[in-house]
Amino acid sequence: MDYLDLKVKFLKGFADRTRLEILESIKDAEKTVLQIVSEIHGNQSNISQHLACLKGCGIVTARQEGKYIYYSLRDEQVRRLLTMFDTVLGDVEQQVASCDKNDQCLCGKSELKCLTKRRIISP
Amino acid sequence: MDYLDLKVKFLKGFADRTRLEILESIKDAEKTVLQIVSEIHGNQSNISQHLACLKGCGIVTARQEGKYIYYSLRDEQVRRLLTMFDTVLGDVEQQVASCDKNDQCLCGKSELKCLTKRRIISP
DNA sequence: CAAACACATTAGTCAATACTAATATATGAA
DNA sequence: TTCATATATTAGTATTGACTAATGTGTTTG
Repeated sequence: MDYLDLKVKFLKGFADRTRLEILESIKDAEKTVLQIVSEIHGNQSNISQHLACLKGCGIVTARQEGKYIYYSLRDEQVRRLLTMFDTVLGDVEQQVASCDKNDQCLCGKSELKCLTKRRIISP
Repeated sequence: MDYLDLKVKFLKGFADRTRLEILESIKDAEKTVLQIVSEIHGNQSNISQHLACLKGCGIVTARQEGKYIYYSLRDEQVRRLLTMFDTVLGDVEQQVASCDKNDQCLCGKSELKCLTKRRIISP
């Protein structure tokens, strides 16, 4: 696994709604799995899997205390990165939101492909 | 599409090897599609699709000049973000690289699931 | 206008990934 | 030791996303 693969892996760690919700939830204080589960919608198995992912990507760390496992952001760098996402998004928001003709790749593709298809069927 | 969806979309824009290669390629100077295609491995269609994605995610911008279209990073913020990825990765590199037991989700899952399955079949 | 070039789009396929449900593991308490 | 609680893991399924090949669009040039 070369550096680029690593970078992709790290970035994919952030690129999911559930994981962003988890990060939001533990941004200011460490939480146990069940605390996270109850704060955001999720089911325990699903959240647990996402936490494993986040940990594997180096985004969060886990600390065991008795039967509880507390998850928190890995470090200040990660926190700063999360903050920076919001900063940059402020700029980009308009443009990204109005991107409603992108198909292919992830940029809202499937949702829009649906629309497209519907339009084809009944124009 | 709410703010979180937007954020996910934006971040997914970065979370792909080919797109990172494209970004690397245009980091310091705008390039045409064919220039990018020849610099990195890719085929024209594929690169074109990734460029559409990057544009739709607000990561790059395009400027037409005659029959050429020049792509470049959207702005300084995006450039700074790219730089920051590398900074943070420096810290995380060791941990992410050694994450070789994560299955599920994206963290290198499939590759490793293979290993796991092979191990199960012939231990 | 026709040919050549630069790029975008479409359709189809395959691989990657998120989710659910069920089960396993580990820890603390009765 | 047994039960309950907290979390992890597995397996299976459905969705999403990347890639290729073919075709379409727009722009310049002869």
